[in-house]
Amino acid sequence: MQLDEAKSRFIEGWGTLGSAWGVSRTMAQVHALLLVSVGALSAEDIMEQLQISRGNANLNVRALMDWGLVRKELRPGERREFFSAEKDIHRVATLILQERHKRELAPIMRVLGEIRQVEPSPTVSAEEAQAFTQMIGSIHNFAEFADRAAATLIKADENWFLSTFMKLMRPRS
Amino acid sequence: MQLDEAKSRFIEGWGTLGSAWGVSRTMAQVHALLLVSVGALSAEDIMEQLQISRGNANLNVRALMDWGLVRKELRPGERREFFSAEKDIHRVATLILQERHKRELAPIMRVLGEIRQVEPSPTVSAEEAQAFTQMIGSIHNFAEFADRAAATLIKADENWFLSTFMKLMRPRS
DNA sequence: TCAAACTTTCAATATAAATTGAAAGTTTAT
DNA sequence: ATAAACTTTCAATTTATATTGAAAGTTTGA
Repeated sequence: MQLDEAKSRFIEGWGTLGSAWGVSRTMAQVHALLLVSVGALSAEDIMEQLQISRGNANLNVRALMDWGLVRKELRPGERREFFSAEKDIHRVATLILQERHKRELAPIMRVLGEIRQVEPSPTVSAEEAQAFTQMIGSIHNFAEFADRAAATLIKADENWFLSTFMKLMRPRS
Repeated sequence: MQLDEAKSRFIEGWGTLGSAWGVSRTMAQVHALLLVSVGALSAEDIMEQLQISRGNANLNVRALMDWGLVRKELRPGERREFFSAEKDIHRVATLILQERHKRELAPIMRVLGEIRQVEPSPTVSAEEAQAFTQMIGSIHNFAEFADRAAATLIKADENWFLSTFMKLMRPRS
C-alpha cells in the first residue's frame, strides 16, 4: 500500500472511531491528519486535505487545542499559524482521559453522590429504597475504580514501553 | 431526596452520559429506568415513565437485548412482555465492553493492521514512511494493551468486591 | 376461524449536530 | 494610517440521527 492511501485510511478509520465514541468525526479526522503528518500544517493545508471549510477547520483545530492534543506553531517571518499534534501516544491517551473525566465522568459522579441517600417515605418500601441505594452505590464504586485504574494503566504501559526501548538500546547492560 | 426524584435524576444523568459516549440518549435512559426498577416493566410502563412512543420503546428495548443488558420476562397467563435489566454491575460493564469491542475496536484494529506496512515509493522519503509506521504501530500496541487491561480489571474489581463481601459475611473466618 | 391483545415495522416528521461562507475582527509591515 | 494576510465568528443551511404513530404482523384464547 502507498503511504498516501494508508494515511487516508487511517484518517477515515479514526474519524469513524471518534464519532462512535462521541467525538465529532471531523475533529477526529483533523487529529488523525496531524498525527500522521511529519511537520506542522496550516489551516489551508487542513482545509485542502480534508475538503472542509475554513470555519470548520478553525473550529476543530481550536477544539483540539482545548483538549491539549494540538499545538500552535509559529514560524519566524511567517504570518500564518501552523498546527502539530502531540505524537507520544501515552500523552495522547492521558490527555483524552483527563478531558473526558472532566466533561463526562465528573458530572455523573456528582449526580451519583447526590442521589445516594434517599429519604424514607411512607409510599416507598424500605426494600425498594435499599435496592436503589445499592445499585447507585455499586455504580459509583465501579466508576471510581475504573477511573483510577485507567490512569494507572497508562502509566504502566508507558513504563513497560520505555523499559523495552531501553533494553533495545543497551542490549548488554 | 425522594426516591422518585432520585430515580429521575439518575435516568437523566445516565442518558446524558450515554449520549456523550455515542449511545443514543433514549437507549441509555431505558437502561437506567430498568436498572433502578425493582421488578420487570412492560412496554407500556416504559412509554409512560419516559414519555416516549411505542415504536421508540420497542426499538430501544430490542437494542438493549442485543447488547445483552436486558432480558425479556414472560409471566404465565399474561400476554404482554416484561423487561428487566442485568443488575450485576460487573456483568453490565463486561457486556458493554464486549459490544463496543466488537463494533468499534475490532474495525479500527483491522485498519491499523492493514496499513502497518507501506510500500517503498520514489515519491516518499524513508523517514516519512518510517514515521508513519511507528505512529500506527504505537497506536496499535496501545489499543491492544488497553483492550486486554480493561477486561482484566473488571475481573479484578469483581474479585475484590466479592472477597470484601465474603469477609463481611463471615467476619471471623 | 375470528377477534382481541399485543409487538413490530417503516415512511414521514421532528430534532439535534455539523458545516458553510461571507463578513467582521486582528495582526503586522510599510 | 493603511492595506494585506491572516483568523475568528455566527446566522443560515445542510446533513445525520432519533422519534412518531398508524398500519401491518403475530400470537393466543374461545
